[in-house]
This record gives sequence, C-alpha cells and structure tokens, in this order.
Amino acid sequence: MRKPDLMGRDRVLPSNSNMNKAKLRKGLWSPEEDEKLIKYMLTNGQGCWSDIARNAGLQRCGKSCRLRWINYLRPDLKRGAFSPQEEELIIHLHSILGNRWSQIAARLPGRTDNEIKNFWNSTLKKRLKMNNTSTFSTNDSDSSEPRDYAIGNMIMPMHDHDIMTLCMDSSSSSSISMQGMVTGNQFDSFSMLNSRYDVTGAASLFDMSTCFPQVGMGDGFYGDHYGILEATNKTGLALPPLESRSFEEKNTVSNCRIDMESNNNNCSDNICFNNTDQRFKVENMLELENHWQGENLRMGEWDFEGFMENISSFPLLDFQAE
DNA sequence: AACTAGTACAACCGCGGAGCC
DNA sequence: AGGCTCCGCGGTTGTACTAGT
Repeated sequence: MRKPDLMGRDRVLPSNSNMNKAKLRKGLWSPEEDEKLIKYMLTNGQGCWSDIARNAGLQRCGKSCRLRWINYLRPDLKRGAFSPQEEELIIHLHSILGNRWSQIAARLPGRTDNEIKNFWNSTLKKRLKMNNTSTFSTNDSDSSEPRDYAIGNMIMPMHDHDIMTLCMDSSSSSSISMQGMVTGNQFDSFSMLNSRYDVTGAASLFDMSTCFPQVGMGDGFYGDHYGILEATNKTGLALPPLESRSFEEKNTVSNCRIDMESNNNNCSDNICFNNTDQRFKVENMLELENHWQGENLRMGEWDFEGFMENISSFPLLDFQAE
C-alpha cells in the first residue's frame, strides 16, 4: 500500500475568486482526509457530493470525494488480490460486456470498476495476449483476411463482416438474433479464450455487447445489464448479486462503530478495509440487506461455478429490442 | 548501493446523461 | 428550449513500489 502523497498534499487548484475552490486539494488522500470522509459518510449518509466535501471539512471537490469513497473507503469493498474465480469471471464478463467496467463490477461483489479496470489493463490483458500470441497470430492490419473465430468448440474462419452479419438480424432493424450462432453451436466465450481467442482482433470485433440491445431495465435489481445476462436471469439461473451501490441508504448509523485503534487483522466476522496507514474495523457497519441472504449467500460467496456453467451455455438467445 | 525498467493502482480528466429551474 | 449542476463512466496519467542489472 502506497503512502500518501506528501507532495501532493500541498497541491492546490489555481486560485480564483472563490476561496473555497482556491483551496481544493488534489492528489493522494491522506489518512486524515479519509477519516473525515468516513466519519461523515457514516454519520450523514450519501447526499450531494459537493455538499459532502464541504460539510465534511475536506478541501476536495465532490467528485474527488465520490471517487475516494466508491473506490477505496466504502466498507463493503473486498480488498486484496483477485481470486482465480474472480479472474475467470472478469475475463468472461469482459468477453460479453466489453469495457463496461461498471457493469462488470456490479457482478463482482466487493470490487469496484476502477479496480477491475486496473486489473484488466495491468494483468489480464497482457496475460491473454501472451497466451494468444503463442497459438494464434492475426494480421490486424488487414481485416479483409479471414480470421479464425471460436464458437463453442468450433473454430471458424470468418471475415469481420461475417461477424457483424451474425450480430444483425437482417429481417428486422430492431430485432437482433443470435440464434444462428448459439443454437446447435453452444456459444461459449470461454472457449474463445481458451482456444484461439484474440484479444486485439476477435474480442473487439466480437464484442457481444455491441450485438445486444439494452433490454428493459427491469425492476432495478439487475437494472443496467445487457440482454445476455437478462436472459440468464429470466431463465432462473444463478446470477451473482449486483453490488449494492446504494448501501449507504441502507446503513443504520446506530449500528456503526469504527474502531480506529484496532489492529486486529481478523476480518472474518467483520467488514474490514485497509486505509493507507490504518486498518479500520467496522462492526455491523450496515444492515447489509443482501438480496441473497435467503439463499445463504454472502458477499463473495455466491455460486460462482454454477453461474459460470450457466452463463456459458445459453440454449437460445433471441433478443427483441424494444 | 545505485540506477533503470516494469508493474500496480490511486486519482484525475473529459464527456455524456439526467434532473432541475 | 436552453443553461446549469450533479453524477457516473471509461480512458488516461502519475507515481510508489519492485525486480533486475
């Protein structure tokens, strides 16, 4: 963990007529700032971020406070390295959703979009590329050349426009059909990764999310997902819960206690998070109204294998855009 | 020990959408 | 309708840390 940017601590935005704005700090957050923001958030809950920044006594813009809270201070964050299961899920979801980090993060409880994005850019992308260069060479400069695309267990030489054609149902401008790809040839993006999946070529052209219209927003629980996951949900298959983005609204201040002095590293029964130089322990931080509690699933403990099994074996995908 | 290159990740920036007046 | 503010997202940057020489 990095130490606070002591130089950045004194960095300020250029002054203007507004003295408050003149003192706005940038750069890394100090432990003191973190503490202020945590205390304020736990006491007052989420509101207008610019007000939060002001009322919490922080010389930061609201945007910076929001980012710090969402990406680092939120007590429901799961810190630490990504598990192999999480890695698999990220790869899989990325093959479906592309760079929609917030949507990927929504399906990885305790992880933030920023964290996943960084992990992807710094680790997974390179790893996938390494794996693929040994088995699959593409000529990115010439998209007219047919490439090998994996669909299920099949490797199919295709032109880029074929891929586009597959994603478009020519019979209707509003209807998108994946039947031809999926029916009979089980679509499995993992196979693409495991066999001949080319990150720079096929993935970008084969970005499933571009093929799927955004289906209705539903009742909010899986509100912002795309068709492929909607289908999964509708079939009653196990999906991980969306990360509770509005947990602040549910938290009960009276149940909160921050133990700033505690160095107890045992987090098994508590929600813990690391600060730059401190470890905070939050006991009963919130009434995690986990939608999955009824299924005895806790954060990070959902049925990953079941999910992966289900998501990669859709029997039929035929989406109708509204 | 000193230097360099590579890596990881926190934070910033710019943009677009939504809501309000 | 147009302007403003706020929020959220994805891309990018900056820098502490680490490994290699």
